[in-house]
Amino acid sequence: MPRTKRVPTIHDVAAAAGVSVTTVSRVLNNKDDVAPETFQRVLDVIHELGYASSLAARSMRSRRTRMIGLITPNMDYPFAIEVIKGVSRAVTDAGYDLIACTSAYKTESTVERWEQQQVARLNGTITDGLIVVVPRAHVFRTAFPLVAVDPHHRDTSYPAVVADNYAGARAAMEHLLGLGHLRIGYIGGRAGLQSARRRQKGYEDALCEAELPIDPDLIMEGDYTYESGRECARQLLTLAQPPTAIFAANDESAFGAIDAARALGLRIPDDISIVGFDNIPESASTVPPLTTVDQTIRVMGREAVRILIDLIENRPLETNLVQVPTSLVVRSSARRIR
Amino acid sequence: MPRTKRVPTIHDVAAAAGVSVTTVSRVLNNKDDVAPETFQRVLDVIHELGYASSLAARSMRSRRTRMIGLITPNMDYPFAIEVIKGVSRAVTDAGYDLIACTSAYKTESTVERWEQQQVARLNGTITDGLIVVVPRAHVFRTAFPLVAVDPHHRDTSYPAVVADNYAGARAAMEHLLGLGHLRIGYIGGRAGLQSARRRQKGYEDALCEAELPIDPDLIMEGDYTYESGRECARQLLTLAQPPTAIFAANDESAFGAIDAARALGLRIPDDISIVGFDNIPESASTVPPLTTVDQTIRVMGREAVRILIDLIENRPLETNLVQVPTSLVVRSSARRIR
DNA sequence: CTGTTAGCGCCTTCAC
DNA sequence: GTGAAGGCGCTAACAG
Repeated sequence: MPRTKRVPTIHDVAAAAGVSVTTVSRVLNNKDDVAPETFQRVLDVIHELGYASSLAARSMRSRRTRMIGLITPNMDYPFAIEVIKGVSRAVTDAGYDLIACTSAYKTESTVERWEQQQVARLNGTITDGLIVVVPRAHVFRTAFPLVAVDPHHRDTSYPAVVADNYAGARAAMEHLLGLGHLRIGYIGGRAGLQSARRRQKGYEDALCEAELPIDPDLIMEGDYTYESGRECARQLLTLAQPPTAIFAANDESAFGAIDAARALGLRIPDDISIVGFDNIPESASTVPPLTTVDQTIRVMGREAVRILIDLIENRPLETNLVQVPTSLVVRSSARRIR
Repeated sequence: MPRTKRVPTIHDVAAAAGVSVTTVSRVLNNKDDVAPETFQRVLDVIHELGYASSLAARSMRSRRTRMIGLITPNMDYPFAIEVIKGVSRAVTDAGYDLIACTSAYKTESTVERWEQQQVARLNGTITDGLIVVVPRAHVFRTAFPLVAVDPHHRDTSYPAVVADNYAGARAAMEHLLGLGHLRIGYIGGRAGLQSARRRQKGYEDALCEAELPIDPDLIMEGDYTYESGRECARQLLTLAQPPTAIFAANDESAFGAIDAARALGLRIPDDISIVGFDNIPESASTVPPLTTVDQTIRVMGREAVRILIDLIENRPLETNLVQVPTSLVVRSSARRIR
């Protein structure tokens, strides 16, 4: 790349068109009080120079930028990707621009501060509103619209979009119970996590309703990772009385559980049934394809955008918590007990 | 959201810490000429207020932002998503921040101008360098580093990362030829597209080398979409002498071709073999799983970042065009001819 | 209809 | 070691 060419500013355009910067600004913002002829001349110069107003400078002065920001600690994991897909489409459909941000320089212990910093950096200057994916913080200090997707906590000061975790877990359990399973293991997420708690409640209530005991030995606390899924499953399957089915509270840990079962020489679903939660794209292509709960992550992204734009455009919010319905996707990782 | 709280500025921090904004700025940028005690006090206030310097304001003044931008017309299609995954990881590993941007307001006829505008908007202010995904333009007017992933054209003024399209197509064809197919249909992308041209060349050269004729009836120009794949396949399969195999130049059109074959009552791979190109995640979970050419899109993203950072940090570039190798992934959509 | 003026929040000289 | 002043590129009053 030649690094010589200076990128043209509004001054260059003004000079070339023989008008003041104000006039150029008016053209840029489609104000109607410019003579058609002047308007066209400025437009021509803009095209000729390949000029576009600097996002930074523009953001500093104008209250509205028509940009929506998305913050995620990482764009390399399935949940975030699915949210981004949904958000991307909804944002452009609404005529806004999207800027999705990640950054380095954060550790497990500093995420909350990192989240707040990202919010402060963007909101009110670059973006008109923000979507935060799986935020840890209860509260964000910002004067501008902000919506969360699947926050860690339940009582947040900001509006949030979540899956109907409870109903999804119930559906998964009813599927397993319907297949005749009586001893069903559970691999959860960290207890601090709202989604994990709701899913576990679904697990327990389903057992209660079926008048089955809740056996603490069958309930493992993992952390939604592949590794924790594998380790928890290993423990469950080596119990004196192992379960005949496992409900893992997310797909990644279900994959780990599948791995652990295999390592113990168990066939899936013949020897052990496994059901997940999330329906990430990968779950369709594992062997066997995973029966799981679809939480339509894209829809969550779309809903977040809808709420955010309502907020930005000052329309009243009907609710602070949108629950997106879940549905069971039956594939081949669970079968009727022999 | 309470929309009352103003987001704190450097002035608020300065006031609260009892120093000047200059001092706060020095702390923010880790300059060493601040008394340790002052430094700490300012830091404390920053945390307490949840302050972070506005990206817009900072971008306007400082030359380096440690942000890398990515521009794509859309984040809701598999190729872009895969690039983003690779880029995201590489960028954070390198200690930079990533901002990925899309916007509405562009049509088929205005993409080139749109691309240029995005570049002008970001580069040199918000971002230190830019990655453009599948750019149409030959040239970008920018004084700052820019790298393309899979550009439309071959001779670009900017460095680019591409897959080894030719070798990939050859591999796909040699697979089909090895399975005994003699009449192989081809569904390409638009002729203006560099990747489409290279893949078609691979198709033709493979036939030549096998001393098979190149039958124009068997060569269809599509546009890499599902619909065009379906339509092209329909035409191929209703030929007087239909092919026994189809090589589609990308996975999406291969999916369309599968659809068309089914609609005609053909079984895959028993009646017709189909091979794709891309190896997007979906291709593993179609029925049957698609035999395709893996162009390791993530690696392309990673390479783009590597080059870009070299450029940003003024290291010399060894080459202007990085070719990422491709490899055939054999699944179940192609079989030996009966 | 158009231009002049005054900042937005920050970083960079240059004083002290 | 610290602060005051100026300006980055742009938009929003206010004049004319």
